[in-house]
Amino acid sequence: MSNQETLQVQHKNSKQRERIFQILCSTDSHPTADWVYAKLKPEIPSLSLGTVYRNLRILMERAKIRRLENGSSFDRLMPISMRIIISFVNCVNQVMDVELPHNETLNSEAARVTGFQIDDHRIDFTGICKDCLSPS
Amino acid sequence: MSNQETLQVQHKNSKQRERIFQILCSTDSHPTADWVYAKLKPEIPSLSLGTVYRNLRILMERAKIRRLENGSSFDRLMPISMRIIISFVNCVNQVMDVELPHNETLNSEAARVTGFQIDDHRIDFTGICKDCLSPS
DNA sequence: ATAATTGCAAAGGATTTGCAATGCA
DNA sequence: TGCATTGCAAATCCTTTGCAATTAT
Repeated sequence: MSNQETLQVQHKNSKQRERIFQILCSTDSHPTADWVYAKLKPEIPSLSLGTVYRNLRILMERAKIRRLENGSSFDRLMPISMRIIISFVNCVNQVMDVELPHNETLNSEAARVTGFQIDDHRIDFTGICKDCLSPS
Repeated sequence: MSNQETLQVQHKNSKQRERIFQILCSTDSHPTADWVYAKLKPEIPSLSLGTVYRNLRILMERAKIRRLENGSSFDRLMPISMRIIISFVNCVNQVMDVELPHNETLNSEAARVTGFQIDDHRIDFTGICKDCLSPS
């Protein structure tokens, strides 16, 4: 009936989860959980923040989205399909994507040095943005 | 008397802050705030966790230490002088340094693409460690 | 009917902060 | 003495969770 190893959980459709995922796919701003909640609240007035977090977790478990801890106090989210955007520049008041070509060499280098099987990487740059360099 | 731009704060010696910094310098395990607290508590029984956090913040402001958000719920800390160790492999149950030679090319690439002044970067690898690949 | 999902509110964990007491300069 | 620093506890912030009601299959 049920798998010996992993208890199979049946998935049910949920409007909330579906819309949360769609919203994450519709932006490349890597929004926070709270932003997703605020965005969806007018459309689904009954929506609660707990539901958003619960569904984000489910979407992560099902490998639909990725969560980034980027130094601010909020985690940021993006669909798993956004593969190229895995790099950031962090300035005091700006976070920006860096679209560098994916560098597979880094992965094999790290694999060699550590003995790990390396799946992916993410590069966080720190620096100063144009606005901070020359304030208007 | 005081600077127009930034109010000059005078630094006073504090045994607590001094020891916190020394402890961070004495290990390359990038410990958490709580670990630092536990390490120091026997030596300074009056020490409180709030003081640890306050001093970590001060040490960061004074560019003595760096804080890493590495995906776990704890931030991890290291002295600013540890420059080469800016890369990690994250597995489910292990965090490991990756001692890759510093790659300045990445910085200039990112600077070119973004227009930011790039100061530094950090690479987070994700993968599977040896223990997880072949459990004993 | 069964079990996943929801909303709500309360709990959780890491970090910050207000305040009176302490200690360095 | 003046003001940074401390310890304590309460507060804060983001996130998770327990539970009864709802909803999808």
